Amino acid sequence: MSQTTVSRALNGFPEVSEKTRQVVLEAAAKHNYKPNTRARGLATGKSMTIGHLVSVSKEHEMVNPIFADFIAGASARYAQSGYDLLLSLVPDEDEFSSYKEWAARSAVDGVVVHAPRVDEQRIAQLNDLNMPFVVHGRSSNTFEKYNWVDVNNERSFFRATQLLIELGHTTIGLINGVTDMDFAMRRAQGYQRALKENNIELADSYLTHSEMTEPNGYKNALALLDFPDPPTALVTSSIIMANGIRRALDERELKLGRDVSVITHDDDLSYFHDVTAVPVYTATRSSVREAGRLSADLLLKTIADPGRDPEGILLDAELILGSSTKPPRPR
Amino acid sequence: MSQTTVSRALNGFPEVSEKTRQVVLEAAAKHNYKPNTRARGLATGKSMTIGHLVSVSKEHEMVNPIFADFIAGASARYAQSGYDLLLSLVPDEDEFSSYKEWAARSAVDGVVVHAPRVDEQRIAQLNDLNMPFVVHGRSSNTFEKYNWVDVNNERSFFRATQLLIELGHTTIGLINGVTDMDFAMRRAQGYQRALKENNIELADSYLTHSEMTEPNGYKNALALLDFPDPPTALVTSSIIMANGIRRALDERELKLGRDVSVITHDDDLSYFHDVTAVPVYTATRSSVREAGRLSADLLLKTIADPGRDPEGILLDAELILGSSTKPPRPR
DNA sequence: TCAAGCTTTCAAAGCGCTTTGGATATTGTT
DNA sequence: AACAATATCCAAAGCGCTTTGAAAGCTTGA
Repeated sequence: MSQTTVSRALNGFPEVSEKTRQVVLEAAAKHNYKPNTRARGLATGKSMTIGHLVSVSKEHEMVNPIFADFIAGASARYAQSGYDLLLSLVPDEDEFSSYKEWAARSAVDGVVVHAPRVDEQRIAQLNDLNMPFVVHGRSSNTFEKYNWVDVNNERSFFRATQLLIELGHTTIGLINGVTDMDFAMRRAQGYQRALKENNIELADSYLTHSEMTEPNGYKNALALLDFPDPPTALVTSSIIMANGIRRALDERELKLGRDVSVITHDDDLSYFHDVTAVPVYTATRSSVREAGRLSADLLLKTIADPGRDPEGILLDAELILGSSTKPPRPR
Repeated sequence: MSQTTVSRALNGFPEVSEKTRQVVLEAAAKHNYKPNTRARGLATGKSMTIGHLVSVSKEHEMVNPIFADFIAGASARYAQSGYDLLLSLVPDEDEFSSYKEWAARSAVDGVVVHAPRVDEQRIAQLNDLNMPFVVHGRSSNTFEKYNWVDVNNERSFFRATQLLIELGHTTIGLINGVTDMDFAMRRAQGYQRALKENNIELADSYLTHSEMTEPNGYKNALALLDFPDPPTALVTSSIIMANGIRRALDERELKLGRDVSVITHDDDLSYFHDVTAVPVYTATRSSVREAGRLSADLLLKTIADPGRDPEGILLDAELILGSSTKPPRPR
């Protein structure tokens, strides 16, 4: 039987009879035959590979913990469509040269951009390279069209802050991610809008920016708690930081919820996923795994139809009531 | 200039003059030329790609949080040697068929096996496939030769338990990972040996096994604390679980260190990496990122020299004194 | 000046597929 | 029974590299 027939049978072309196709499929299964990835790629001009470039902050060697769950969501979709996932963790200054190299080697058919900044150059650069991509998040100072999947950070942090205000809190801190991250900026905006709309004036120092590690959550919470007028409630951008906050409260002999209310953003990470009736933390929750799935879908669609108009998908984080928020304690 | 010369110049063959090489290199840089990955792979028969297969427990959809840091370590090494990293997250029952598919498609030159079980079939299977691999961890019931990088789990948990005993604790719980994981079994052995050598008898119920999530840490700690004879000290396999333990203590109005001592295994995850003078937790610490680096090195060596004898690298976790361990409180 | 021995370059084959264009087998129609 | 139309299969080219084997260019010594 000729190579042609086999190839057609395997790839589902109509010009091969159902009978021969069955014969071919059986033989392939029997010998565990799978077309060689690279030969097929060479012939078709496609790599059937999606690239994920995760930047590791040079300073702190920090890997964003959400990326594992995001990729878990995306990976499942890729597998369904026969795509592989190429992963590279690079120091942030090398991000673009890595994309360029992938393009030059035509190693990938599309890429996912993680953790976009307020000013994000990669978007224009990728558009220039004519490389299909989707951004997990958005970039406020970018006005080109691009595919993105994001949660409504501004609105959810507005709501979180608003909830605390309605409970009676007036001194509210925000323990946020680093300033140049787009999501962090939007969250700060939501927090500030809620304060403003309720005529609450607070010094800027109630808003802290740092990488979202447990020790930073601890450190920043401790600093705020030691203010002459300490916050009675905290909003934070990550459940990892919330754990640090808990430790800080512990150290000051304060009880979470009773003495200090906390609302955290919850990416629904698998190793923090709680199934008990009342959630531990009141939280703005949005599954990052689901975001991964949606990003993958969007990217695959764009690759399949390159003329497609870029699309934005805005997920709304739910505000989930848990046991970490109560009215402020009378002094 | 002929293709041959360019190829040789780029790949550092000696039969091209230094002058021509410079010309070629400059031209390549100018046009941002990089050899097409797949064409090169087809010609050489190598994929220059390492596969990582991370299994996602079907039951809990849980992604092991340590894998991000492990891969961060490995990825840097791969990049240095010009290798790409292919990542796939699959339900655990599909693990082997994925390896087989990679082999059939010759998509990868080698693979890393994550989270080996006490009875681990993948090792024999990969040996049969003649696929270079290294295991992050070991498998106790496997007697074939294979490359591995592991920490001395038995010894470090022995030492941790021993330390608690020396402080005066006699009722010590172990909040461990799931039973069939090899590392969990070894840790349990170390814990049990310490008890035994000190003639301490404890019911099996002081040893809990579950996936290493924060809620499980909480739940298991709570269960132990509610025993008629509750433990005065806990050892745990993960800093994520340690956070859950802290929450459980919180809820029972107990103070970490003072009321209940805790020693955790600390993989030195980047988002828990603490730099303060006195560590929060007394811990058996071993950098999983370093393990990633070493695994990558070992794998690349094996690929370069397939006749190489399999090697095992045993890392010794340090026992770091922190503030979570004190003598038991008199009742 | 010429042959011998190096160094440098090149044309062509081949890696394992897909795809094109053409050949052959089968069926239906008159 | 002969022919057209259709269904099925196949040989060969080509994807972008590396590698082999051979040719051309250069240097040296007699």
